[in-house]
Amino acid sequence: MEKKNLITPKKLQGFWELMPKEQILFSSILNKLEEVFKQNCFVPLDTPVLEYSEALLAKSGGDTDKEVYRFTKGSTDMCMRYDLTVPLARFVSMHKEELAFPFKRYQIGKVYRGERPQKGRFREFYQCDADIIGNETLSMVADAECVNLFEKCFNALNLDVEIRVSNRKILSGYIQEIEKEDKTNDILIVLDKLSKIPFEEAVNMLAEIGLTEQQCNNIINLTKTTGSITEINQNLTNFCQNELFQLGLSELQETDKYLQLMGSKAVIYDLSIIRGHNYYTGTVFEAFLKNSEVTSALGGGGRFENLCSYFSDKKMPGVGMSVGVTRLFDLLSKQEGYFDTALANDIDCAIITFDDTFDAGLKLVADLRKEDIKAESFYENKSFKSKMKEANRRQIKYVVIVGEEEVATQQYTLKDMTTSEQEKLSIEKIVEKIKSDRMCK
RNA sequence: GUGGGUGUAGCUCAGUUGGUUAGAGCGCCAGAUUGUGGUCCUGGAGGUCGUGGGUUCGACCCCCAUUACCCACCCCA
Repeated sequence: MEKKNLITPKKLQGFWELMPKEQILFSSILNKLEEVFKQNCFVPLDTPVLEYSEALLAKSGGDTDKEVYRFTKGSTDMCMRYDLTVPLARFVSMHKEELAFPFKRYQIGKVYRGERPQKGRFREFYQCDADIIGNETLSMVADAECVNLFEKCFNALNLDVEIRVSNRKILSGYIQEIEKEDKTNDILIVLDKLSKIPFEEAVNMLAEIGLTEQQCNNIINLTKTTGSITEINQNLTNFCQNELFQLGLSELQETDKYLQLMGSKAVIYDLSIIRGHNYYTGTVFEAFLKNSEVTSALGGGGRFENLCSYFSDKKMPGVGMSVGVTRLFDLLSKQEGYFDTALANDIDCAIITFDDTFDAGLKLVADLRKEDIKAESFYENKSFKSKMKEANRRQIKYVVIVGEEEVATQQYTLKDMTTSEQEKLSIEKIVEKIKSDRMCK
């Protein structure tokens, strides 16, 4: 025989694929989130993975360019989307005459970034976004609604989280007060890193930007402000009289008022929350798991006043949230026992037949499936024993044995593989039993 | 793009200062005669030690290169 040149099967690094059992769990997470979005009156949107480069790269200063997958086909210059927000801006700008505002949409989709993969970071990953876009104006209620929705997402997944909320206007206001507003972004980037880098290094970086020692200390102390809205007020009302600073403070209060009405319970205020994207202009928030080794943020969001400025002269403020489900799943699945794998079972019962009862078995599978039972027959020609083994290997709870006697009496042997108990039952009883079992879960 | 680490069986990893047929656990397959799986017992298959070169009588082990992956930084979810 000729020697074949076999290709070694390899997966691109940073791209993700799950084994079926894991995929079932992952899909169920997506479904739960989608359910939350729908319950809160958000409508679905599914934009293309590819966009014109000019549309996608419009706002990026240059740094994002490198991380974006970009290519041409013929004369078309296109990019794979690196988030769901810019495509949303494009969509809203295109259809602003037809949409009803505030426009509340959710989108669950894969996004792509050509960066080096590492722990919790991928080149292809899912984002679950929900945003509210206003026409000219957008009430602070929308901010509260997004924070509240964010909290509901984690509740739906039974995750105990803390939503840390801030408002960028507070820090920006202080920066304005010390007349460094042209350096606002540089300063915010340093402050955003505070938790990761040594204090001295942060001070040095701020000094380099041009802050005095006193200013460094003040602004670092400012980011350490955390607690309930009352505590924040007590500490900050007299901190700085800058107009923007005070506006941020009152926006935070307003947000809190609405959050109370909406029944939020997991919110805590924390001025160290800044978020990396510089398009955020007001409210910003992030979620952190409580009592967990996972310390990185599981998503976040915030207010952006000028979402569509590259596509339209019209002012279209927005506020949105995003759950990093891929990272979430990746981190959680590494924690022992977090997922109950039994819930991932894809088959309710296996039908095991013999040569002369094979046809009757197939018929039984059809009847059970009609009754919404996930029945599967093992139709490969193997021994009875190996079929039992297969059922066991796949962790199928019930096995229905279909032999000559069963076919003749219409009473099938139902075996519970977890207890080894078996009894002869009619189809109706089998359906009943499996369904009642399902309810217990 | 910068820095560090690791490549040995399907998976997780041992492999002693370089010495003959490279090991374990898990998984997989097969056994207690043809309608009963898991546990236990017994047996079996499966590795050009990432790749290429060098040093040596001799290399999984030492040196160089290369490649893949992982981790950290940058940036971000």
